[in-house]
Amino acid sequence: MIISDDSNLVKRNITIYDIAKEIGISAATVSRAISGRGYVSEKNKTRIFELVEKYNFRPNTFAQNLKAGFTKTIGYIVPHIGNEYFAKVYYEFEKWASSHGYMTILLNSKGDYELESKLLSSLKEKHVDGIVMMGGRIDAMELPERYIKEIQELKQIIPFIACGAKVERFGCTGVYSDDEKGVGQLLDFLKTKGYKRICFIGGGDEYYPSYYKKICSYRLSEKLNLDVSVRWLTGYEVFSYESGYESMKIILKEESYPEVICGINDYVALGAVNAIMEAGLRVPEDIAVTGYDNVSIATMTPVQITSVNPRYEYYGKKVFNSLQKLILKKEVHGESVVLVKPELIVRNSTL
Amino acid sequence: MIISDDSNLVKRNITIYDIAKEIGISAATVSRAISGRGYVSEKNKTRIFELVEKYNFRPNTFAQNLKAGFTKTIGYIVPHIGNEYFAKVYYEFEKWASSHGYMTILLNSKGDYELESKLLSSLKEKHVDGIVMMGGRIDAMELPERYIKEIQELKQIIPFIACGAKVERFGCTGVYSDDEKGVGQLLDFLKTKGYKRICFIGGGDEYYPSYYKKICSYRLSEKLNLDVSVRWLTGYEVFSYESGYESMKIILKEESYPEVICGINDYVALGAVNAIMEAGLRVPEDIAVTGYDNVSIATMTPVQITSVNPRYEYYGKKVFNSLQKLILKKEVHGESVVLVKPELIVRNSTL
DNA sequence: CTGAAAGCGCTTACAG
DNA sequence: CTGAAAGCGCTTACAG
Repeated sequence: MIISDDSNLVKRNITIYDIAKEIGISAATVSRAISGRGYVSEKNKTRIFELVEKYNFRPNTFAQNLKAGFTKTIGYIVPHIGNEYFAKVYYEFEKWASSHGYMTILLNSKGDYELESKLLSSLKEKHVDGIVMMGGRIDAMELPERYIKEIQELKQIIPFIACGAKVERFGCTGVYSDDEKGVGQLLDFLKTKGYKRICFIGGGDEYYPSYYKKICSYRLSEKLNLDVSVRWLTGYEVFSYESGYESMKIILKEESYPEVICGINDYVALGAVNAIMEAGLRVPEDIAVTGYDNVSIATMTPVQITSVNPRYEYYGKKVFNSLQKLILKKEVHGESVVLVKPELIVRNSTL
Repeated sequence: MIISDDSNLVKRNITIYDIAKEIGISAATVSRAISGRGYVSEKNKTRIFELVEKYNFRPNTFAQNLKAGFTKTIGYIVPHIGNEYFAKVYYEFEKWASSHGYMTILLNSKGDYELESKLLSSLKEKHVDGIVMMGGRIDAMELPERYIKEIQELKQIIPFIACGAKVERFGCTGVYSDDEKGVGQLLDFLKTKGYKRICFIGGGDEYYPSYYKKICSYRLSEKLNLDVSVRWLTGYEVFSYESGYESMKIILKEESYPEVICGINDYVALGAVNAIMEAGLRVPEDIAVTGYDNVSIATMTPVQITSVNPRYEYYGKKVFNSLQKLILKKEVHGESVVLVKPELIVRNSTL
């Protein structure tokens, strides 16, 4: 069924003045009634709300913003929202943001720092009340000075939250999953199960998160008396299924292999699982595998993957709360880092 | 290293007036220089741009909007951005939108129609230039009249694009993947390979997209002389991995089973693959499997899944183009439906 | 309880 | 080439 329009033209939006005029009162009174601030006689109130209803009137947020000096809009930059990790944090963030009256502009930087800069400055033009940045330059180990500086300058002007390991170098407030705890939980668990020879795969030293996990696992291995090694594969997109698959194939060709393969994330872990099964070996009986991030594919496999859950709901909430604190205080603190404690989820890819 | 702030307070944003005052000219001239419209002497131009540079000045978009009457902002509602299908279309859409100067507000409705209504009205308040809606009520077979009406009213006021099968009932412009063609390509291919007994799993008649695929496959089966059946499982979240897995288990218990299982999407297909392999059967030798949507997990499995690719890049672009057309024309057409032709991707889950 | 007026930051005919 | 002025739609002291 096709619904025909009254007219084919977009109607001009009606304003507070149109309503005032129709009733024969001032716009100020209408504004007071709608905002709920200030006195309005019951009689006028009902007449006003009748018309609001009739025209389905909504005050123009931009005009309000112009007066109020804030926009109730937040900018959120990720490399690629198709990455489930980013999507899950965003989802939780947005839930809080919109329930608090904020709209979130979601931007994809494709991991391109120049594009990131453009997006950042367009957010500044939009006068968003705050900015969240996850991944992209935040995660890069080596970074031209100007990219760091850009954020240092921006965060003086706009409340800014960076989500990534070691964001202290940007001098801004950070919220991130506590990788040290996550790796710790993982290794503690593996030790309990009697595993000793453990190998991390699928990361790269160019990226802070995987570099940091590596450092943590080395440090912990001494304490726990484990034999931890790290094997990053180059030439592939690290963090990918293929990276895990190919890394595993190489490892399987060697004379002896570790008891546990720890994928830097669940995609990598899944790649490893498939390579192991293809080789005619069993998970976890012959080789155990763990993932990280607890993304949906961790359970969509023949052997469900033990993983570390960042607790997305809490994480997203923390990001929003931290940002809102900056916004409300109208202050830029810029130093505190909030770490979100993850939880280990044991499944049957380990004994 | 911690970078200390000059001041701990957010600086007041400087305006066109501050710049004008510092040089000793009028704000009008500054505006003209920055917008590039109207004449400005070279001398003033350079002085103005020096200060723009110095203060990193960006005009307040909201003030511009208020004058211009548009916001260069688009609202985009999906049930859950963690769903890779939605994320992929959004990603492509956003690419085009932001390269054309539009910011996109991404909202998750969680499939809750009441929340959807709230989000819709908040977008209206924001005076977004256009709205895109994918999934949610758009996909529902049975829908209380008021939910349909709401969209019919909204699209008179704001350019509106609905993405879903059979959106004609909302009387608005639609952009959607051509499921008839997709199912057609799939069945044609299966026939070519000599398959005859085919079963669709993992959908539900409550959802237009799967209902429509069902209708199409029945219609085509007659033409192609195939034996097509449809087995929706209830009690599970349809469209999920579990739904595919459980459906397959039930089918495998029966005395004879089909030659091909067509999952309504790739998650369902993957569930079926795993159930088949668990039963000690081989894919595709014993049973072939196909998916739909060509999501990343289709290739992250031991047996890569033949799937139908909606061609996300083209799809997202089409959505943006259609919306932009509505915005620029300042007209509401509200009837045309653009179908995006998908492509079959053959992998080794079929012969 | 109400209205006139100023102001948020920008743009744009208009007059010079 | 430039500036004064009006206006986008709203809010909010202020005076009544």
